Amino acid sequence: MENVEFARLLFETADLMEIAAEDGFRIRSYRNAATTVEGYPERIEDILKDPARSVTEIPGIGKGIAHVLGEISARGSFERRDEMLERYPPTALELLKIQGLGPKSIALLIEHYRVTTVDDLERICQEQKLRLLPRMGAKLEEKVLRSIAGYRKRAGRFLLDFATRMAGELSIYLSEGGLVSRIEPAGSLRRGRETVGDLDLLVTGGDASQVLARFVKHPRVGEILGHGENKASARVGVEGLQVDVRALPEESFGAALQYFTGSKLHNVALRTRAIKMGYSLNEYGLFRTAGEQCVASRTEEEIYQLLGLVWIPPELRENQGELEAAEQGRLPKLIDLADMRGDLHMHTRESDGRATLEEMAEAARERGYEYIAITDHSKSLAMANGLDEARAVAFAQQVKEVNRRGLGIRVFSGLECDIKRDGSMDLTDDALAGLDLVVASVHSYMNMEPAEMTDRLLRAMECKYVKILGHPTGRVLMHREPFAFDFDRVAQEAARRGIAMEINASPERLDLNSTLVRAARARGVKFTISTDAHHPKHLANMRYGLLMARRGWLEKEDVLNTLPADQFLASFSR
DNA sequence: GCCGTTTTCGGCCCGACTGTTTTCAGTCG
Repeated sequence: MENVEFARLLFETADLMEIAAEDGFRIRSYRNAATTVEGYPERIEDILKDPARSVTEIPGIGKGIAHVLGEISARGSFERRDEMLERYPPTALELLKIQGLGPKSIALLIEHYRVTTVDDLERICQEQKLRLLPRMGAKLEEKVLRSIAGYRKRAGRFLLDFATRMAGELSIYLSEGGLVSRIEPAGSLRRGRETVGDLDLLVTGGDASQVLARFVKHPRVGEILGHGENKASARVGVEGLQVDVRALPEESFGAALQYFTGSKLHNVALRTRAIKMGYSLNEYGLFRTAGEQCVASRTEEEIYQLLGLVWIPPELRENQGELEAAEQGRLPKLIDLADMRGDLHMHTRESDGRATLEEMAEAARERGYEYIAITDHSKSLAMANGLDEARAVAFAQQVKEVNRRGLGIRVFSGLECDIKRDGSMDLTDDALAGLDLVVASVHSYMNMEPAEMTDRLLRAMECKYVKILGHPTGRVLMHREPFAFDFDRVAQEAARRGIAMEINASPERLDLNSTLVRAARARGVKFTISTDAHHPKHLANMRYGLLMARRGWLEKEDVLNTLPADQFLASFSR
């Protein structure tokens, strides 16, 4: 069993314990242990099997959780979880995802109305029965119905990093059989969309039936939705991601890759173009209409070329002007991961990160960066142990000393400073003045009226120490909508003042999205791409931020943290 | 349930909003 599985069972049980109103500190211990296990570099399973070792050597895991982990390893569950599942069905966990309802309300709903599914909940609200419960009213009913609509809209999609990992795992598994010469994920994953509905894996170079047979035997394959000669489809993992594996002959691999990468709109436009030029295009190749002769199919490049286009990077294939640009030879030279010289948004134990400044710096150095900025939270974020003025000043001093010692990487002293409700900064100018880099972000009062939120962000940019607007729309994928404000006005003001907009590379955020990146760029905005890492391993998420930038047509010149350190700092002098 | 330079018991983060109340529980970040 993998660490993420151990973690999932612990998280799930903690949620159920919360509904059961168990001791809050105990619940926290479960969550704490789950987080640790999830990110632990060694396999828990291996440690459990080693008689010379004990999982209690891991901080946050004591005798109790050690016993639980042993039980999970032995039989896939544990006593307290079984107890909880006897009291509450697993579907009750879904109710926690409805904003506005917490564990207490859910416990009441189960007790009074036997509500166990989101459908049940919706009915209770529509029948105006929620308001009959203590401390609940008509407004809550409305809010819950709105939340349910949002929840439904998101259902069935998966975060990009999850789908990427799944694609990687399955690709390795299928290659190990020695049955294939090439595996490529297609679809929205290849285009770098921030969420993915299902996963298309194209394989070639072997006996198709053997490859498909190996796929459906994968230990994490659940329900098999179809298994034919050239395609097998199944739900994989407890999450139930639908994966389609298509086996293809080598000679039509390029055509299939083009076809299954999409997007649908890009393909329609491309096929229309083909028809006008006397061709027809499908997943098997590009054909001369007269005579049905196949003229290109092996690679994407030759297909685009015969259609009078240079090859179009998958990230641009959204029918947003890329065909015209390709025809006129003015596709952007997209920014690449190798262009990145630094990461400018990350946290340490000083606030809510999980590693020290030195550990983060070391991990960044290993990634080949020239510089980083440490940007812990400011005091308003009390739950994250945010820095007040005195700590911010002391921290800047600490960074100076660290740089003097030399870590093989330059460290900028920074802060992710909260933008307060009125648009003022959480810390005084005096404290901010001593820092190299201030990222200003909104973490509270996210449901303001659009005009009010716009004013708030405009005022935040009046602070002369603010250099970057962090995760500008505040969205959390599949959880929270971006907050409403006049993006165009804010982007114009950012451009005018020389304040960069962040592309937050955290897979849960990916904020800005590609549409807003393009809109902001059109206004003359410069960008930074940063991971918002809370752990050294999160630095690897830079690739997802790059995908957003590429989908937003950005080139190296648009992104400030591609510059050498001194030029980077100079780019902010205003 | 975990932890310990306050060390085997007793503390563990907490402020603020919302909608419901008539002084506050539940939710959120």
